[in-house]
Order: sequence, then C-alpha cells, then structure tokens
Amino acid sequence: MRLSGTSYAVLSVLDALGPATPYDLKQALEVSVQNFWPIPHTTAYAEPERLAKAGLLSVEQEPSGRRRKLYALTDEGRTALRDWASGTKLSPPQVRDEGVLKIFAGADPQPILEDRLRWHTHKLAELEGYLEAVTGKPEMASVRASLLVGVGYEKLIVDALASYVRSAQTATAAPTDQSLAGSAGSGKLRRRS
Amino acid sequence: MRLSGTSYAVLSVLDALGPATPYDLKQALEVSVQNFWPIPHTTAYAEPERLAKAGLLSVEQEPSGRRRKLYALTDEGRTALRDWASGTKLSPPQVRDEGVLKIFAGADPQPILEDRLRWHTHKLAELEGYLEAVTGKPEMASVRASLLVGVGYEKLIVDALASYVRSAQTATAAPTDQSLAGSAGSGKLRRRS
DNA sequence: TCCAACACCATCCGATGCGGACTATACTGC
DNA sequence: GCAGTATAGTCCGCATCGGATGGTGTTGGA
Repeated sequence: MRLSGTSYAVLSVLDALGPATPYDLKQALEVSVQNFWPIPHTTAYAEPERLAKAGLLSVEQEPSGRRRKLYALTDEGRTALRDWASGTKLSPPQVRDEGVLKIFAGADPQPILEDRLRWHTHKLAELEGYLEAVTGKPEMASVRASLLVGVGYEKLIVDALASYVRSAQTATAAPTDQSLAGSAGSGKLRRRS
Repeated sequence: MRLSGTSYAVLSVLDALGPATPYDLKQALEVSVQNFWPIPHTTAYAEPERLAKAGLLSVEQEPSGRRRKLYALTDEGRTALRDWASGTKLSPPQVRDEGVLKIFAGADPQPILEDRLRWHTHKLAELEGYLEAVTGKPEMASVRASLLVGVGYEKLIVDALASYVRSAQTATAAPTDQSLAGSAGSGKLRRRS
C-alpha cells in the first residue's frame, strides 16, 4: 500500500492527539497541518479507514451514543511515521496562488498584492494564536516548531508585501500593452515558428 | 461549464503564446505557470479539449506530419480571460511543503531547512534565467511581472533560510521529547476529554 | 540506403483529491 | 418534548495526478 504525504499528515496528528474520531481529526487538521499541507475535509474520514486497513491504525467503536470510531496509532503506524520523518527525501515545495496567475494574465498587480497583504496579515495573527496555545507544553514541541516556521514565513511575506504596497513602484506595474502576441524571440517561453 | 484556475492558466499561456499544440502548451506551462500554479502534464492535453468544447478555444489540425491539433483563443476565450483577470475575487494562496510536515511530525528542522535552502537557491536562479529571457520584450510585460513576483518571493525565502541555517539557533531545534502524548490542555490542538 | 536508437509527443488508466450538498445526531433553551 | 441550532458524518461526481505505455519522427552510423 502506498502512503502519501496526506497519510503521514493524518498519522502525525493522531500521534499528537492520541485516540481520536474522524471529526476530532478534522478539527485538529484545520488548525495545524492545513496551513502547510492542504487536506479536504472528506479525507479526515476516508484516510483513517485506509490506514486502518493497512494496519497502521487501530479502530475502536464508541460503546454508546453515536458509536463513533476511535482511531489510534498502532506500533506499526508509529514506526512508519518515524521512518518517514527521519528519512531525507523531500518532495519539492509547492505554491498555488491565483494572484500571481492573474498577474501573469495581465492583471494590475497593485490591488492583488494589497489583497494578499491583508490575507497574510490575518493568517499571521491566526498562527500566532495557535503558537500561544502550545507554549509551555514540552510534549507539543514539534507542533510548536512547525508553527514557528509558519509564523516566520508569514512575517516574511507580510513585511515584504507591506513595504512593496507602501512604495507602489512603477517598475512592476501592470503592462499597458496587453496584446502579448508578436513575440518571436528565443526565450524559454516562445511562440511556434 | 465550470472554469477553474487551471483553465485560466491554460488560456493565459495560449494568449501569450499564440496558436499552439498541446505539447507547446505543456512546455510553456513548465517554465512559467508551474512555478505558482502546479499543473500535471496530462492537463495540457485534457484541458484544451474541454475549453474548445466550451467555445473558448478554436481547434485546427496540422495539415501534414503528425497532424497535431493547434489550439488558439477565440474572442470568447479572450473575453473570459480578461473578465477573470480583472475580477477582484481571489482564492486563498496555498503552500504544500513536506518539510514542514516532517517538522510537525518531530523531525529535526536543521537538515530540512538546509535542504530547502538549496532547493530555493536553485529555483531562484532558474527564475532569474526566465526573467532574463523576457527582458526587452514589451509584449511580455505581464509574464515579466509575474516573474518579478516569483524572484522576489524566492529571494525572501533564500535570505531567511540562509540566515537561519547560518546561526542554527537552539530555540527552534528539534524536540528532544518525542512522546507527544499526555497533553490535556485547552489549546486549539487538544486531545479528547 | 537502411536500420537502430533515441528524442519527441500523446494518451490511457486507476487511484486519489476535492468540495458541494445533503443527511443524521445531539444539545440547548423554552 | 419540541424547535432551532450546532455538531458530526456521508455521498456523489468530477478533476487531479502521475506512472506507464505506445506511437511518431529524426539522427547518425555502417
């Protein structure tokens, strides 16, 4: 069976959380892993099932009420997680940003970057909130470490965007000529000959 | 018919490129849009077909040889592209980074950040190469603008990582206690009661 | 001249990602 | 014990994704 980054994300959260229902898992994902590894909400239900089938998680039914399933790491699951985390192979990081796509398509960068500044400012505050919630908990050290990376990253972006937006340089302003046709140069991005 | 960010990515590249085969499209995507909006190679074949069916692209068969298909923007396609680019709605930016995921899982941050420093350094050089290839081409202004954003972004990351790696602080070092179990606090990331 | 080898180009397939819409269950105040 | 709301979970259909494979043209060497 093939384990994806998403599989390890689920294992990690379960490791930090202890036995949890899919819903617990979903909540925890939303305030942690989501920030650097997007996961759709349905995965919080589908993935544990797959992992349990592979023997990496144990399942236990709640005895009363909703009789929800409680998933927990097995020893095998813990081993798989540690092996992956200590391995040196890293898939390349990805960014997906519709704003840059619009700039590529010819939109005026200014309002887009201003929008992004607002967004990243909010995100920074959000992450700082999470960070505060795990201070003084040595057992959450790795969660804290990832949050520190996240906060550092957002600070970087916010500072850069803020200084750009403030000075609103014309050097990177929107192109006045939107007819991109006509290039026949030797660049990497070139028209057919 | 529903247009995704990927649809607009294809339209944008076709707009910059002029009439192109799926393969041309794939090549162009790889050195431009890929850097801020990941697209699998098969999409370069599947998406134009969908867009053509929706009337946003025209199709023309090569008369000789492989008789490949040449796709080009229709007026309708150009309008759709402009409308989207000038609209103010932006989906939130996403980052997907297995390195941070590993740090979250308890891995030692140091080697991961060093790996990332190398990766971003290469990426920065790559983007600067693309940038050079479009200098002095006013019809490529928007491509250049997006590259400037990309270069600025990578520079930011490289600088930050470099200074971090150099000083290798212990404040964010790997957690020595990996047994994350036991937390029963009131943080956002908490165990079941 | 012809063939082998390679580079280029394209499609297929199964698995997973993805999110909207919907359903079901529990809690809360009255 | 009921209405309304918050919580919890499922379903469905389509898009994404990448590995694998299969064609097609080109090049160079005997």
